[in-house]
Amino acid sequence: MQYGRPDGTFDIVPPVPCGRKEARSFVNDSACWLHVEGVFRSVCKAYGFAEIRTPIFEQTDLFHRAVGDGTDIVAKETYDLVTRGGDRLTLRPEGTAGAIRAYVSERLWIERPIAKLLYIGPNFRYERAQRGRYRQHHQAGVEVLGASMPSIDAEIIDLAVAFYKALGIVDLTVKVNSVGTKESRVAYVDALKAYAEPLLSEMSDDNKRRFEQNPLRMLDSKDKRDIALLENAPNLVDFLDDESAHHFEKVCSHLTALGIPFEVDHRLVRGFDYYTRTAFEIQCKVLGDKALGGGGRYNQLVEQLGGPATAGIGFGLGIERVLITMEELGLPRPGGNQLDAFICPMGDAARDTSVTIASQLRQAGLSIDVDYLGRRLKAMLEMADAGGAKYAIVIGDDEIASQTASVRELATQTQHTVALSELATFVGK
RNA sequence: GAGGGUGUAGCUCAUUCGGUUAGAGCGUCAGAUUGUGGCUCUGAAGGUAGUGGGUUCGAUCCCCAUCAUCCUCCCCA
Repeated sequence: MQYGRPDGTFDIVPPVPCGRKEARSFVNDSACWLHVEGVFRSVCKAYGFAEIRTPIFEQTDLFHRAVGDGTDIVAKETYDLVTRGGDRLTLRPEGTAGAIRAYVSERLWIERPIAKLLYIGPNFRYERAQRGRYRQHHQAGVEVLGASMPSIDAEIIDLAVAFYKALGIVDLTVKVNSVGTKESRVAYVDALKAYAEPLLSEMSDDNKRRFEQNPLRMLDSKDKRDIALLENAPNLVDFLDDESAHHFEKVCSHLTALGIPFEVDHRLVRGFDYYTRTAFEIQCKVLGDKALGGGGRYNQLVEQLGGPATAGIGFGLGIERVLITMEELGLPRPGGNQLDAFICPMGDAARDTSVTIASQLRQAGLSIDVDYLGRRLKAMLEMADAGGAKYAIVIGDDEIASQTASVRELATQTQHTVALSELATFVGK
């Protein structure tokens, strides 16, 4: 019996050896993941963020509270479980709720007035899998807790753009909007419904349903008739309270000052209920209308989850979508581990000796692999090459007798006889 | 949750209007070269044609089911 992967999951495995024609997709290549995660951490470090790690499951109620009961994600897309003890837990469907829960649990505001957190990890949503949409997907994100200045909103978007640029993804569209406060959103939804109601009979079935369930989503419809009918619909920004409107203006002017091209998208609404004021999304053509990442401000969430009134803003991105985008754009594949040397023992005596030699070189901090198959030298050299080794170290009876090794530099095909005692120095230089 | 496409070797794909023994390229392994790689040549291994059922003298091909996978919509990273 063989077992397949669960629906909507995938394996991340080592990259194929160098020099092979075929290569697996970036999403399945662990070297690609390490690269993206590494770049994310280093960009975040430049912006003063520190890493937080939280459980991949939380109490079910947390997500209902934070993300919103009415959202599809919580209403029907979570992985829920009941423990043997009767606790109701949910695999996290997004990153923010857990991070904020931890912020409150650990009382992080006591240590410093502003917390700048980054996280990387898996999220789970029970939905139909598609390219760029998985049941276990991975997000990297940041949260800033404790301040509400619009410059922070701009800085977060700047960080996001810097991250994509560091990976070589440059053809970005940054969309920003303000969803105001809960109160202004209620007023807007009323106005939107008043506008849409007389047109409803001409709209798609999906939009008729959205009209009842989630009116803001009507604006996202892909149906051409709906788009035309809603062209003159009222805009969210016109319903903003003065402070939110001012905040939004400042965010936009900061972005301009930072040289980040963006467009104001009055129709941008995000999937979670907790957003207030700034909402943004970053897209790349090759992903179509799927977002590369997005985020926004949530000035009530910390309080809602039992903490002190604390302003917050976050950004999250799907790592799979980043990898797909990099591959689509034809960006160079991030390299895997490169060996410093590959040891090619000839004969039993050399195989025994090479165990010790390999260990000594590794303790000297070098990356070393050895042939375990006892094949011909030609095959071993091919292995060395495939492993990306800089040197092949050939050891046979002659070398053992003279306490030396034949060290071949693979790129230049030059070879030196090196005393075993000098081997680490020679290979490491 | 709704609709559609595709399942043949590790990978990319042929083939057969239903007919004996299902092929190729790439990759793998071996040899030419008993200790010197990327090129070349020779050879080998690798398949219950996703699985189960049906129609048929005969099914990889036609039909049904099932599973897997991909795409679109819903929703969303």
